[in-house]
Amino acid sequence: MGRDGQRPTSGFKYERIADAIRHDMLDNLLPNDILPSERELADRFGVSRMTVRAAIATLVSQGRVYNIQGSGTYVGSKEVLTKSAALTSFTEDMVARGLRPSSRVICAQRVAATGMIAHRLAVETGAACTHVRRLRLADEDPMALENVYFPAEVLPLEGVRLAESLYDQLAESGNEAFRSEQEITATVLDDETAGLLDVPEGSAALVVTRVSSTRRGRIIEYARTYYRADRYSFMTTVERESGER
Amino acid sequence: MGRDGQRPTSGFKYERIADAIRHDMLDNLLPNDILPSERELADRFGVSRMTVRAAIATLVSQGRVYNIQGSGTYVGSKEVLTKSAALTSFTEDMVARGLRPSSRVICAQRVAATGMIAHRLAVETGAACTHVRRLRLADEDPMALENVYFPAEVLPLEGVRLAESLYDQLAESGNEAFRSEQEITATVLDDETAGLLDVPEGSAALVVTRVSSTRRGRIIEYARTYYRADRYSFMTTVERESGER
DNA sequence: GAACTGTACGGGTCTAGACCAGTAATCAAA
DNA sequence: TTTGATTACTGGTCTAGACCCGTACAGTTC
Repeated sequence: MGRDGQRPTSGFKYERIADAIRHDMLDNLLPNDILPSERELADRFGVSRMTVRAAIATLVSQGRVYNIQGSGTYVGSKEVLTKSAALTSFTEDMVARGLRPSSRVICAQRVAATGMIAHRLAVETGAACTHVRRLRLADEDPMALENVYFPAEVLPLEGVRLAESLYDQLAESGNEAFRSEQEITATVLDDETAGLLDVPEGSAALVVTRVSSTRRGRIIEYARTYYRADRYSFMTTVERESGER
Repeated sequence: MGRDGQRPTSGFKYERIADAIRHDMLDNLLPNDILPSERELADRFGVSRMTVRAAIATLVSQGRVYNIQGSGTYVGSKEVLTKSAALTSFTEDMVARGLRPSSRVICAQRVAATGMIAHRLAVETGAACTHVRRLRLADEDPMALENVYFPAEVLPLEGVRLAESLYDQLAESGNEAFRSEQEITATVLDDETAGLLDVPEGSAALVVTRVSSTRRGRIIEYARTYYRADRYSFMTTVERESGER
């Protein structure tokens, strides 16, 4: 995942200040230590208090610090920095683990959307869509079996580089995935799938059904993926809601 | 402020404005419709633009609207309002589904923290902790087998109402769960567990390993739970990170 | 028609103040 | 010793401005 040396930290003051707090303070304090007050930080950095608050807000959203009104801002515990789940592709996931991702295409065709698929993609029954079935590999070992459907306007079959990251190609055509709703359940693999994934028949697998959409809410993908349970697990972070709903 | 058919909507202006936008505008617009500009809303509500932005920020975090710089603020799609996963207890989950949750306690004892448990609870090896093993039922049907460990200072065995929500009892003693990190994987159930869950041997199950902590980062729970895959699935919403990490 | 170029107007950032509301320590009174 | 009030200090909200930068559309040029 994106750790790094330094970047110029794009020009915004609150980003530079967030970085400064991370490097100069958080790295030298223990969890639950208190930070200087917002007013003092504003003074120290020579900016307005609202700018300091914007910087702290980003740190709060990353779980690095937490606020208690009337008391102060405190260093968060290290554990939560293992980090909440962001939307990542299989490709990104594997690279983050230091593995080399690849794909073996099993089939790729233009199909008419049937009931379930049309419903999930929010297109009309019979609408053209692209279906891709791929085995996802990490360092040449099978990790997952993927079944993806796209509306044909979003990703036509022609011109798709099937063995590469489809998310990247979606982004190139202006349909960057922004949000996914996932349903995670488990199953016992049947013969065929177990064979493809190179595990014994009757092994357990995670089944992830995912609907992804762009920032504008356009649905771009419906996918059903079987992950080898011995190789893959999902990390999620959930927080209690603060506001009303 | 003489509103009446409404709830008082705690006193903050930005909360009242968020409510007003929800009820007066979002309910009467379609997804991807554009909202009035921030400057116009500020005018209309007679507040500063920053206050309108605070109101819109809450709506953005709820997925009700989205911003595009240079263009405007738009109504989000209805689907995402099914809502991202918040931290909920088994008890809350079942109630939300209209089922009656209950528990059958299998064992409850004070134990010394061993390596893995001590590590996850961030206590010293040998420290006293409470171990509870319960079968969780919905309308009297087994749904999950739960193994929970608490530091003894957080929840001593004496005085615990084992058949009720342990989260509630944690909250009563000032240790409200705020954040959980979960690892979700799958397994094939062994004889004993399958028997307890009343499913055939060799059935699939979701395995959720969870570490919960308070707002202040104090770890209060380590749990490993087996959910019947035929009855339970996890819904999660993930978004692409906007800022750097 | 296609390609450029202004130019409103949109959200994003920022300021230098103000007051509100919760916390915690101090200190006096019971 | 305990209780309660005072008070200084914290983050939370809010204002009325400012400039920055991206978007989209109208008008012009090729």
